[in-house]
Amino acid sequence: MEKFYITTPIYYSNAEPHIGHSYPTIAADVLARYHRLKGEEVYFLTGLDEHGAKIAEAAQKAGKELQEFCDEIAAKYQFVWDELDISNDDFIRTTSIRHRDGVNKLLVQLKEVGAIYEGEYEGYYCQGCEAFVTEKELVDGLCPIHKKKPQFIHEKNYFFNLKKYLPEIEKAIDDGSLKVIPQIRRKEVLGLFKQDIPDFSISRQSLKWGIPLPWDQNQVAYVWVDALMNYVTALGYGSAEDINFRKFWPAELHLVGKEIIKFHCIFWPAILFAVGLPMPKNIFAHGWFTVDGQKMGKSIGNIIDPHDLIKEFGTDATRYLLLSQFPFGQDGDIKLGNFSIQYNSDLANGIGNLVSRVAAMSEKYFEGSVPAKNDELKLDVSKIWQRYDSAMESFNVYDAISAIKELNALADGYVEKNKPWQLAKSDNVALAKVIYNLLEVIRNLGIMLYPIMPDTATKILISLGQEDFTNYSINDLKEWGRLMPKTVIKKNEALFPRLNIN
RNA sequence: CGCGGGGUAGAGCAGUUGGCAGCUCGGCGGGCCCAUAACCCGCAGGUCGUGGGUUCGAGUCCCACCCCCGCAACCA
Repeated sequence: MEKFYITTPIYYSNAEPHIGHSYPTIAADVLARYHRLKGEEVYFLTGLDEHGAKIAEAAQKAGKELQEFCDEIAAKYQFVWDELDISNDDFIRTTSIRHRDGVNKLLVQLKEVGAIYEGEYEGYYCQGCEAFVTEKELVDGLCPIHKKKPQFIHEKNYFFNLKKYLPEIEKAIDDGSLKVIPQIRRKEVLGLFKQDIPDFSISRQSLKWGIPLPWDQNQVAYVWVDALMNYVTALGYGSAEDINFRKFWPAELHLVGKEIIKFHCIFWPAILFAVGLPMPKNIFAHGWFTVDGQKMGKSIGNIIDPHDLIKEFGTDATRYLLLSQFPFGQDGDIKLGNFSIQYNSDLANGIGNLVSRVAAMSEKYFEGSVPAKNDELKLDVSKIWQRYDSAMESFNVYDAISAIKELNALADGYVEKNKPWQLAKSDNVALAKVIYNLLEVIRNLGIMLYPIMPDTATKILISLGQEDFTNYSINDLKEWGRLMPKTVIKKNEALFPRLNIN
């Protein structure tokens, strides 16, 4: 059986989740559901990075114990994923025992293969921050947060011999055995190799909140090293129960934000390569939102909370609206005012209305019983399936949505062209043909919709008497003519009630 | 010379190897009446940031310039 291991970025748990986290998680969920529908064995991982100086700071600011602070954030994440109907198979936290064990194992291995050497880290250290600040961060030679003069200190550190592995990583990206997507990001990463990429420090002496190095308890692992390893520790790497690791590694896809490609496309593959593990197959960097032209951030106060969207539009529509704003992999602007407009045009007037009009006609003309089979739209629909599948295979959720819109438009156009309400008065055979084709389109639409809007899709398919659809693979489901004559159609409540916009 | 992204219709975006400027929403006009005042058709609206250049032909290639936005502080 085909395997599909997909991961979201490991989110930094220094604050509550917002739509910046929801976006890639929903996208990953769509891909995971699509691959499950294909009949593949899927492992979908998301999780939290809970170590490092910034989290220590955030906890202190909140007046909480570190672990307590992390527990609360983690609960909030899990709550949101639940609300968004995210079908993750696992939720890894870097403060968990299983993660710590896996990290220990990997660190020891890195040491054994000679990828780690002892060195000295020097820099400006701020007592207030309990962390190093870079020279650039200093304002008039003072720490910008604590307004104190940092000390220039040296500390013992362990370094990862990155330079030794760089040529292999560059080669892998260059020859496509490690695909970096989209193209723009690939070029960016390849560009990095032309600059100087220094070895990086894998430990911190001055920090307490982290995983102690197995061979030197005075040091904790650098937060990024610890965090990246989640992708294998979640599979049980290094433990006795590593069946998932053996089954699912290497990952088919690491979905990441564009700001962390260096860690994922260079550091992480190098670590894996050093200990002889295969590199992930694909790394996809998604773009960032601006909200009404401005970057989303606390100081601007324009952070969008997924709860607010869910409350206003519902779970499925929220998933749809976030993914349909701009092509996956690019940056794009979100105008909140447009969400309700788009909800009405795509969902209420589009999908919801189509399903409703076709169901109503079936009831009115055929007492809700599916008429005889016909193939008139078979070819058109199969072409749209090709576009849909190839979009999903290249992780392009946005294009898959476009294919769905096309199918919607095809059906609406078909209704106008054939005018069933006129055929009802004159030609019952032609009417039966039209209604059968429309019902089949709706059924296909339901299947295509399922990864994106699982609840809505299920409602549509149940109304067509297809409640058992999850028992079949997508290749069977998209076959034209599965809807059997005489099946009873039940009209739904409005799937997406129209919003009144002032 | 820090690195990178971008400037195409009122808004948000596509434009593959240079070959008649597209999509969605919104606006306007018409049609239809099965449907969630939904649907379908048509129209208007762009000197493709500016100035040069290459070419039979440039949004697309080259050069220069202007403007916006990210990366260093909150932050995916």
